[in-house]
Amino acid sequence: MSKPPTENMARSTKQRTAILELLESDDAFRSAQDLHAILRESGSKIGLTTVYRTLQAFADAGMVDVMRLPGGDHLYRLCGAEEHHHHLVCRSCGKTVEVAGPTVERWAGKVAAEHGFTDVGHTLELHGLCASCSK
Amino acid sequence: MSKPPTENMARSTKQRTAILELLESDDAFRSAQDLHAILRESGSKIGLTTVYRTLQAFADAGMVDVMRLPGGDHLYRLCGAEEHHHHLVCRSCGKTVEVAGPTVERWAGKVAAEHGFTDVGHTLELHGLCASCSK
DNA sequence: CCTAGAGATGACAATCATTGTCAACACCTA
DNA sequence: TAGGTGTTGACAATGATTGTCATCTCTAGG
Ligand SMILES: [Zn+2]
Ligand SMILES: [Zn+2]
Ligand SMILES: [Zn+2]
Ligand SMILES: [Zn+2]
Repeated sequence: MSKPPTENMARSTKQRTAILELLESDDAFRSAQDLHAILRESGSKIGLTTVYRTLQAFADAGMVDVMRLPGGDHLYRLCGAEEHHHHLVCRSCGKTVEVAGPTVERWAGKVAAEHGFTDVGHTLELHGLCASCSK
Repeated sequence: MSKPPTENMARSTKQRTAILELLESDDAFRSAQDLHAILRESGSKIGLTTVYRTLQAFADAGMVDVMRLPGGDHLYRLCGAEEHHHHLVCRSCGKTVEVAGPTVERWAGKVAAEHGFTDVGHTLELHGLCASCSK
């Protein structure tokens, strides 16, 4: 069902390593363009296209979480848990907490069944102000 | 808090009437481009820009629901209820059911509080196959 | 340690939904 | 009915993402 982590990622390259290390050092969701800019500033000659492709590959492999801004842009973040989960994101500083939603999962299933729907999936994001940004 | 339904909509024009009637006759979510194409096919000379602007105005006024496709496109649908609700959409035929999620709202508030977050909002969509499309 | 060739890269062009512009137009009220 | 103001629509501009393709580089073999 889930793809092997290395599908479409046959080789290990310095570009992929750089992106991965950058992701590991960052807690918040970042756009491909942001990551590209950061890498260039630190001396890398990596291309924007490569950043896009690599992040997509990481996402396909389940290595990163993807979320979409209201504007439609893709944001990426290193994903620890392999299990299904959702995100509580600070809209000010980007701090993100991964949360499981058993209650929601159950509710979703019930609602779907009540209306005769099958094969139901869902998208869910929480966004607010974290403790420090609240002050 | 919520804006008056007519803000940014001072006048009544045949274009707005046409769009509204089209929305009233359709149960599923449609894109601005789809609606524009339909209107043109039925003889209207309405411009694409106008369709975009009008749908946005309707959305701002809370007259229509907006949802985003995975690809990022905006879809619009006439919205009956003024209250907060979510959607259960058939990914095959587009049939849509509006559902309230008191359970989810409560859960969201609790999770947010546990992590010290304030001013928390959320996005939630359910998508599956409706009864007829399931067969 | 070499080498071949599949994979990967990056500069650049192309896509495409959406937004910006602005002159011409059409509501609505006085 | 006339005017000014909100609206419209053709067209250009935007901007993130994707497509292209010649060049480069891993890495498995030899
Ligand atoms: Zn914060
Ligand atoms: Zn879930
Ligand atoms: Zn259906
Ligand atoms: Zn809700």
